[in-house]
Amino acid sequence: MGLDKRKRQVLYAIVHDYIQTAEPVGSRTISRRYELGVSPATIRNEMSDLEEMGYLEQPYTSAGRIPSDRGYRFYVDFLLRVPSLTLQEIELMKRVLSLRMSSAEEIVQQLAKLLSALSNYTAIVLGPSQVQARLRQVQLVPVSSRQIYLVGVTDGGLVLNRMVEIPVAVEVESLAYLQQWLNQRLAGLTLEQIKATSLAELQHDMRISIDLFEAIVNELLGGLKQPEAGKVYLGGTTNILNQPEFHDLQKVRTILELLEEDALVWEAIAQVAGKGVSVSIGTENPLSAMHDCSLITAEYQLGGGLVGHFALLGPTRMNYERVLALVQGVCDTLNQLYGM
Amino acid sequence: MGLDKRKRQVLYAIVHDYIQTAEPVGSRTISRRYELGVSPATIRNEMSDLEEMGYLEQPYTSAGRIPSDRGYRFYVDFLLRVPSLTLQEIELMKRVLSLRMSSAEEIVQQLAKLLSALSNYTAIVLGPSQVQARLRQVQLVPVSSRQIYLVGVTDGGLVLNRMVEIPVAVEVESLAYLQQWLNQRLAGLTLEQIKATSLAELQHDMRISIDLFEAIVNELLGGLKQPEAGKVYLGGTTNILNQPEFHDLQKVRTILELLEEDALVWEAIAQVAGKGVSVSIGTENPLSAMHDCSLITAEYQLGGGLVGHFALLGPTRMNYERVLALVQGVCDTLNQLYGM
DNA sequence: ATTAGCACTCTCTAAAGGAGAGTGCTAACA
DNA sequence: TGTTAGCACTCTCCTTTAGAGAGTGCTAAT
Repeated sequence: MGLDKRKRQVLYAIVHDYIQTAEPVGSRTISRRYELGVSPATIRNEMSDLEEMGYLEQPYTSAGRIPSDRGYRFYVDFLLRVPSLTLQEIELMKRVLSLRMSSAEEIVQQLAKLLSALSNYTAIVLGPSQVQARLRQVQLVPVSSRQIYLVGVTDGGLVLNRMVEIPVAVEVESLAYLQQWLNQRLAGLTLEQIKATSLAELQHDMRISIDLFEAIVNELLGGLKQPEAGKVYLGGTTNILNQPEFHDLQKVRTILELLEEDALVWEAIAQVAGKGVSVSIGTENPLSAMHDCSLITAEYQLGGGLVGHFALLGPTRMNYERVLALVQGVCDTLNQLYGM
Repeated sequence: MGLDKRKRQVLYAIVHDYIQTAEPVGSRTISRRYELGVSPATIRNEMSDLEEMGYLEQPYTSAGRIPSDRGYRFYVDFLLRVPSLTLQEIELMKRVLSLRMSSAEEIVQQLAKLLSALSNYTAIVLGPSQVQARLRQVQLVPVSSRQIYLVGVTDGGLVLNRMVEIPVAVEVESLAYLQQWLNQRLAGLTLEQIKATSLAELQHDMRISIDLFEAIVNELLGGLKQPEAGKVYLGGTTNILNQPEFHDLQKVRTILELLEEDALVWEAIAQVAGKGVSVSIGTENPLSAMHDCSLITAEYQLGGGLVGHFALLGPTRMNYERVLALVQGVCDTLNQLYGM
């Protein structure tokens, strides 16, 4: 990326200005607002170069320039300076996220609200996957003769529950036995390991091996294996309406309809999310409905092996500096609260 | 409501036409499309009368007429004719709502999707209140030394769960005792009755009355008393974007922001909802954000004492005939599937 | 009581004109 | 050679204007 210092300055100025004003940036504006020590004409030349190199675009002939996706990419990778959060904001995060809540679900819901409120963008939180969590205990609650409510408690003190339909009726005593047996076999394993466990292995040293039990265990095991299937939590959906680029109803519809499709959203985020924080700009996004948007994704950890992803969704013209600071702050806070 | 036959016909024609076209209706249009056997001039006179009586409005001088809230009200109360659903639609309802699902939550979620898909409006379903349900069994699952996961199973086979924080640590054996004791005291009561139960009553014949236990029981009881707090399920939120009256971004924002506030939505619906089906038109709605909207609410029953409300939200110009047919159909279907 | 005829009102759309912002080019300058 | 001032040109956006269209209310005739 051979951009000399002044080109970088100009690019930074344009991206920075455009992020705030949402209006194409002209050479005069830059020379007025940013102290580059050169005249508008010089800046014009630089801009012309930057456009040719693909970092800028012109909405129409003889308008100011706006950053292209590539321009944003360079900005994000090399130019931006992440500010620090205020103490109040950090306090707020700690307060809101601190575990006075009953379940992971509630934390995650709070997280979505918090992120959207602080950023003014739309927050998306993918429910935690629990594959790394260790199962401490299983409890089987009889609901009807053919339904069992499965409650698992993980090492980290988080609860997962699921209704399991069994093929044949079972009595309460047998259930107690089953429960004990499952606990003996599975307690201490991570959910990942449990997923990999086959019935055959369990059966190996099963005392009684009645067919019915087999079927029931199979179902229960299935219940434990299922991932906390793709729940998606949204916060600040309406925030996109504040963005001038979404004053077009058609665009609003596109994105809101997308957000209604949990499965799609999950997919889209899972695809771009990496280990730490990552940024996906405009057409870098897999979904074409998101080609006008940027997605900042990050990994969160709730302790006890609970790991998931969250994201902030905004226009490509989103305030990356601010958002990255926020995301980092939230990750830090969560780590501090629930970290090893 | 002294409206002679022709005035009723004219009013019906105008409402009916406006619901379909969203354009002010003129006298010529009526005489062309509806066979009233009179000339436009006559209709004009009737319209003038109807306007004076408050059933119609003119968006501006010399435009066609549109119904006022009062006009819609009269239409809904006296004029409309609810059509019947097609067999396919009824089949679809049965299929989608039939209980192959594990929990009430899932049924309710399906219900929201179904309603919005069939009506093209926004569906709101309030989670079932369980006050009428009888508690069959309580199970206490230890999570940490100070946290207990409370699982209740109701008569109807539905599960409610909640994390309870207790003031002092308690051992597993004591927990087992507590559980047994709670079951003895509370099983068979409706949640409503449990809510009305005070600790003092329970304590009355409590064998051991150690202070600690007292505190713990208090918390657990509190957990059971909490209502399955106002969960709101939405379907087809973006459907309002299809309505021409919501081509104005400001209005869209107002209503979408409202829909993000579960508590407000719950309140608004609970206020207008009655025993059966009820219609709340425009300014009849308690929330001013809904003054451009109508709300069709109805009660649903999932069996086992589970009762709740659902609603369809659309512009005041919504297709009442269609929507009422749908709502009735859904109620019937649910009754058929889960009825006493 | 109903209807035809007609002038009038109001909105909506398209076209036209002008202001404003910004560019690219050229020529001068350090 | 890089930088800058000057200037003509382009394009959008806003406002104004004019005309078409739809619908009304009134009057007079049936």
